[in-house]
Amino acid sequence: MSSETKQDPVAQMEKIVSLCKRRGFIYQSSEIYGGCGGVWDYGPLGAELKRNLRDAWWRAMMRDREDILGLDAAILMNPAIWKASGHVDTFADMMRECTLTNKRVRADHVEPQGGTVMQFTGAKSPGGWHLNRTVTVLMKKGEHIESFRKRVRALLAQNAGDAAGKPDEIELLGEQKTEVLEGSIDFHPESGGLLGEARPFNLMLRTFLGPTATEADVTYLRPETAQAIFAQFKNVFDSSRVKVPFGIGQIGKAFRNEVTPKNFTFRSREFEQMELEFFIKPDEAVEIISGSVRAWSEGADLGAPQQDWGWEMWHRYWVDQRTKFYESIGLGDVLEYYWQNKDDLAHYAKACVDILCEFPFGTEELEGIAARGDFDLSQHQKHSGKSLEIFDEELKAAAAKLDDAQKEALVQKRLAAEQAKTKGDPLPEADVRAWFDRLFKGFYVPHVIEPSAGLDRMALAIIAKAFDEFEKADDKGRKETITVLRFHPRVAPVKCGVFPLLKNKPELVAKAREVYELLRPHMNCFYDETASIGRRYARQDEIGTPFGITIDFDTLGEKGPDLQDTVTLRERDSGAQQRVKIGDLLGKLLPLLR
RNA sequence: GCGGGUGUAGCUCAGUGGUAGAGCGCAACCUUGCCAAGGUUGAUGUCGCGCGUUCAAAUCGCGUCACCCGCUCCA
Repeated sequence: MSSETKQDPVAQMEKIVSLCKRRGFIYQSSEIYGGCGGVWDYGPLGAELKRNLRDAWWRAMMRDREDILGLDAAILMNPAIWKASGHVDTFADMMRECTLTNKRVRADHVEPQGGTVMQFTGAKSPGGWHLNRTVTVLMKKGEHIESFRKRVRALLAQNAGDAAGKPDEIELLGEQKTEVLEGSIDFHPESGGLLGEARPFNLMLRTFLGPTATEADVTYLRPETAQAIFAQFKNVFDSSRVKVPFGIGQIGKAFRNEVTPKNFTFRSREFEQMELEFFIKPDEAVEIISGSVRAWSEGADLGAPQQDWGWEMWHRYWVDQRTKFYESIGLGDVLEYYWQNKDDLAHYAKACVDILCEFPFGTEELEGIAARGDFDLSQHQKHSGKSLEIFDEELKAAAAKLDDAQKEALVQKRLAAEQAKTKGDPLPEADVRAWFDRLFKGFYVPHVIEPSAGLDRMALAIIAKAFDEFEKADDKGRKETITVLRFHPRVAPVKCGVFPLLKNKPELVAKAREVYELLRPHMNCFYDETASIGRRYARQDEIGTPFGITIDFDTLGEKGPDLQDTVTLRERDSGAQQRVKIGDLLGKLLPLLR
């Protein structure tokens, strides 16, 4: 977005949504049937854009490195996986809703409270707004009746939006005291409104696997792609001759029954993730092999991984790598970082960084990079009963050189760390010693760094960043709004437009088709011979095509042999034109698209 | 799920009970010419969907669906 287009975020998003539909980037799912909540379809250009992003990720993570392997796992899995991962529990809380404010609380998180139960048969305001249902609210102990009424009016006004008008003008109807309660868990802790029945809010999409549809056949569409990587970790390790540290990456669909899908494709119920699980040695193993673990300090060199890196350096390394990736697709200058503090973190997580991006509706998360220790693999080891330890030859050899005092020092260091933990219970000493026994023999469950990115969010970020709109006056001084998508050439859905200057001259058309056929095997091109040349440029600008090629009479040799077989190459953002020999086109364009 | 708002041509919108509209876009043709150019011609709608009120509904009522904004999720 350029500065001149910054304005009302809702209007800005509406323009983007409208352009996406009009030009075939993104459509509402099932539109002819009235749509389908929280689900979106990608049209021809959207499909190309997503493919380019997927390819860029796959290339940066797999092709350009030697230490990461790909996986393409099924969306359906054994439901036991979701018990082990914690999704069945954390995604299925019982929730209760406040009947006054409609705020939701976890049913098991309501503190008992006492007070006087007050009922109103309804409410109305001078503006014509009225509420026709009974509202039950707890007047807390010591709360003055007038300040209580004022509070109820304010809450009603807040919930009704603009329609109810000013809180002071709301008239509460049919006030009645019903009873005095102690230790009730049926009222919202803040508003005091009566809570509705407890209902399960299951964020996972349930389905049935197999021809019968009984409870025994229930499974889920995966809520994230990561768990398949953990579940297949041992297979990949055993079949690929890799050593820790190494990673497994995967791109695929995931599904969540979002309570509030919103912001266009940003929060959808069906979405695509690009996840990497990068497995590293536990810090203790690094210390045994290298003698010490390198500490992170500001400005440390993250260029090339080193043998003495512990989880912290690896975590920083991946934040750096992912930042470089976003820079390479043109999002470098709109990124922000949020380092989760200790209170935000799950008990098993050591650190987590959100990479945020500026959208018209706010700065929101594109990718999370978490250091998750050995939590996931250990959970699957426990639930499946299968060992997910790996054997590390180098570690075994290094450990064999330690004497008993050195080994005991490592154990003591870990025991002290366990005692110092602020979240979760410390691991019992016996378990710590058992873990070190395995470690000294060269066995451990790898730890993991997880960069997890949302593809649909990335596509939306790219579109929102590229969106530019400005006013331009034509010859008659009539103002027109011009829209340009300033995509990085690497991600642009169409790379090049090819145009004969005029379409009623068969020689021009034939030559243009020739150029089109020359480029087409190497890049997504678009041939257009209709309307004026200016309009054709403008159409391509609007879908973000970075280059345009025009075939004119000079190309045919009308002005002599010097210009024969040269074309006009036009660059989208500057509008600059240059004469290029047809034979030089590929050599000139291809490096700009990689 | 709850409240508020919106829904008319591909897009943006006008149309307050009496024959469905505009601008832009789109398509075709003309133009030796490079940034939404000019001219001519043309196509496009169960007025989100359903039920009701009425002689008559895009318009009024009820229901329903989707989207937007708020209730905080974290890809």
